[in-house]
Amino acid sequence: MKKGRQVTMKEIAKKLGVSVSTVSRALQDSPELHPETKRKITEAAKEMNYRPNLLAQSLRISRSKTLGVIVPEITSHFFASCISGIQDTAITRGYNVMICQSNESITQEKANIQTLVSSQVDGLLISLSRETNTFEHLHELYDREINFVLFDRVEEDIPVSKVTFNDAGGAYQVVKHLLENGFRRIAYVSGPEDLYISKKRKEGYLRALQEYGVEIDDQLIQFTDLTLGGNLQVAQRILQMQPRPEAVFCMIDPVAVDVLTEWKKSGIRIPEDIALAGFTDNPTAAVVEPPLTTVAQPGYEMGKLAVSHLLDQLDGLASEDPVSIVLDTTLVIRKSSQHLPAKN
Amino acid sequence: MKKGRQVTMKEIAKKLGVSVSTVSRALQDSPELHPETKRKITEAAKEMNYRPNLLAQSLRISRSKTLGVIVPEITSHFFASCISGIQDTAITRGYNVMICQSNESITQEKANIQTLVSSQVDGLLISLSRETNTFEHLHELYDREINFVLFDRVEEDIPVSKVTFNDAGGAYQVVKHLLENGFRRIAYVSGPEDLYISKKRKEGYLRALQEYGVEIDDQLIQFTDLTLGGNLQVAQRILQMQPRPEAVFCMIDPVAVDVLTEWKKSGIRIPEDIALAGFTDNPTAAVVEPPLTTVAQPGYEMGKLAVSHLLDQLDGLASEDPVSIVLDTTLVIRKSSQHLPAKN
DNA sequence: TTCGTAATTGCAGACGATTGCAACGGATCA
DNA sequence: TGATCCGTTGCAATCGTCTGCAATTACGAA
Repeated sequence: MKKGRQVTMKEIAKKLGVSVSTVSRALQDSPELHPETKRKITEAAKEMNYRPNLLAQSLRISRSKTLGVIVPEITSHFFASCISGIQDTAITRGYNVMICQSNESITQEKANIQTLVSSQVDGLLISLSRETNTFEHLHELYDREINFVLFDRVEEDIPVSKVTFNDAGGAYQVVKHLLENGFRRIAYVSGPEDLYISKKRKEGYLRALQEYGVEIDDQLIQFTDLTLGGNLQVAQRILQMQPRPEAVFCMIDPVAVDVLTEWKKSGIRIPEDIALAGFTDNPTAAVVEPPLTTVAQPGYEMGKLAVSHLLDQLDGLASEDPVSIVLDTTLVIRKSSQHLPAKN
Repeated sequence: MKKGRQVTMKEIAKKLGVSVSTVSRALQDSPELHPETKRKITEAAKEMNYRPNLLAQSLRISRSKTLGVIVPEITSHFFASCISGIQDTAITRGYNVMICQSNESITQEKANIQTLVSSQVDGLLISLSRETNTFEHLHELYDREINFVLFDRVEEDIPVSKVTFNDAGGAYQVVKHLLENGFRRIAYVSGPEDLYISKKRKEGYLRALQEYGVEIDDQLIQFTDLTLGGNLQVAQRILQMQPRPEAVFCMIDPVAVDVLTEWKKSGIRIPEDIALAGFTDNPTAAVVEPPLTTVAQPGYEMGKLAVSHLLDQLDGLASEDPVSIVLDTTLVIRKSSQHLPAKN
């Protein structure tokens, strides 16, 4: 190593007394070069440990071979799984990934978009923050003809491809399961009302109830701001309801886990006194006592699919028209929702 | 938008009939420009939604303002926390982050390094894979004078800065806690022997025993390959030991959770029949039944510290000499380790 | 011997932004 | 009137890589 960091073509060229363009062609295995020259150059390149400068290449071809990802928070197991799927797939297709987290803030989300666009990513994968209820920043991306795909937390009115779970279907599955187990008075603990998943899962909840001829009781739909405090309040509120619900379906597992913990402190037995179910199948769901019935949504698969679609678009393998990919969820039945003695 | 993606200085220059260099100077608020010209240019830039091309800037100044991060797996809550800390800190200091996962494979780890170096990252933050037991690739990085910092899973013989937890200290804390609770026959469930943390935590385990005058029994040190199957085998092996250990300290929480689940299936009561403790303070540790005593290691803080140190190095704020930062862990006492009736 | 042709290689310009230096015009001063 | 200086702007080179085209060489054919 002389001084700087990386060996460049210029240095190889100087050492061998050829021009830079010859070096470039040799390293690309161009057929119009003399085999002997090519050999010498590739040998010298290996010996000098030459690595192409991706920055320069990107600048030249106006493609960075890098994708940007924005998720609400990396530490959520679900989003971490998505990222993992994105990463693995992107790498095998020759793309790098820059990851940002919005920390559930729309301001941060906008800033992340700016950064990634300035960094010349070839495309973006975005899952919206909880705060995001205006969408100009996405429309602007669209107007600037920047490729992006929305996943999980999407906004339906943007004409781009989206990958989501069948949230309504998943909620329907789990509520139907509760109904089949004989529960009738079933509460739904929702997150903030304008969240995409709050709405979708409520749809499924309502559909299942209707199908079973159970009358909708608005009092049975409770809201939490998804903080620990909010979750505990809801837990207490439900206990005090008259008559008390027989089963509760929480919009996401963390809420269910908080509720479960709080109830256990109050001496409530699950599922004997109240049955409980969640959504997401977080790792915690399997290990709480009793294990939590929930709806599994494979994040890794979602990430894979979202990035595959984006790359197909970029590489011209997919049609320009936006598509909406909907992934199926899987009902995971555990003890927390079983009428005892259990049917199976 | 005409055709391409981004507005460039050239387009602003053409529109206003000035040269590109003038545009450049205007956007840098250079004092040697006519105020009126400057105004016109900044106005046009805003109107045309100009964003500097970071790729071009990076190429010019030979600094990408991007860092590379390599972790064994993103979906681990601990590493996700590290990444979160790294990300947040890097952004506030004007750096972007590219994240890769080695999936615990040394081959992948080497490939990640290559990719990131080719991408001209200004520095690297690396946590080694489980498989990594040779270190030429790190020595090569060092020889090429590429800045990097190791964190959590480190190799001590590389002369670069490292950020670790006081693993031996944490293990000492928890084993001492078990000893104070009256347990004497304490087993240690270790991961593969050549892992850094396996060794360090064993050190702490042994030190605590010695301090309390408890004789070391090699049979009490059991190994798992950290797979579910391996963990369950160890769980059974411990139950069959004669005499049976009174308490078990598992190297990481996931092992402890698997062991706990398996024991509960066998009708073993925790902590009445055997006490149990883990290490890491994963989210699952708090919600299992009984809640798991463990050692908390703040990943977010570790990420923050590691990246701060790397950036200080890059910006010339830190000395060139490698330092070793050791973070303290916190003992988290929960029910799984309490002698009943509990002292407190 | 001369011309044509193919095989090799180099030159120069481009990607987008930055910057030292030169150039230009106008104004001031002698 | 001429010299000088300052304010303002443009030219050209640079970062590392790629590529269309031109240039060079050698070789065989006529």
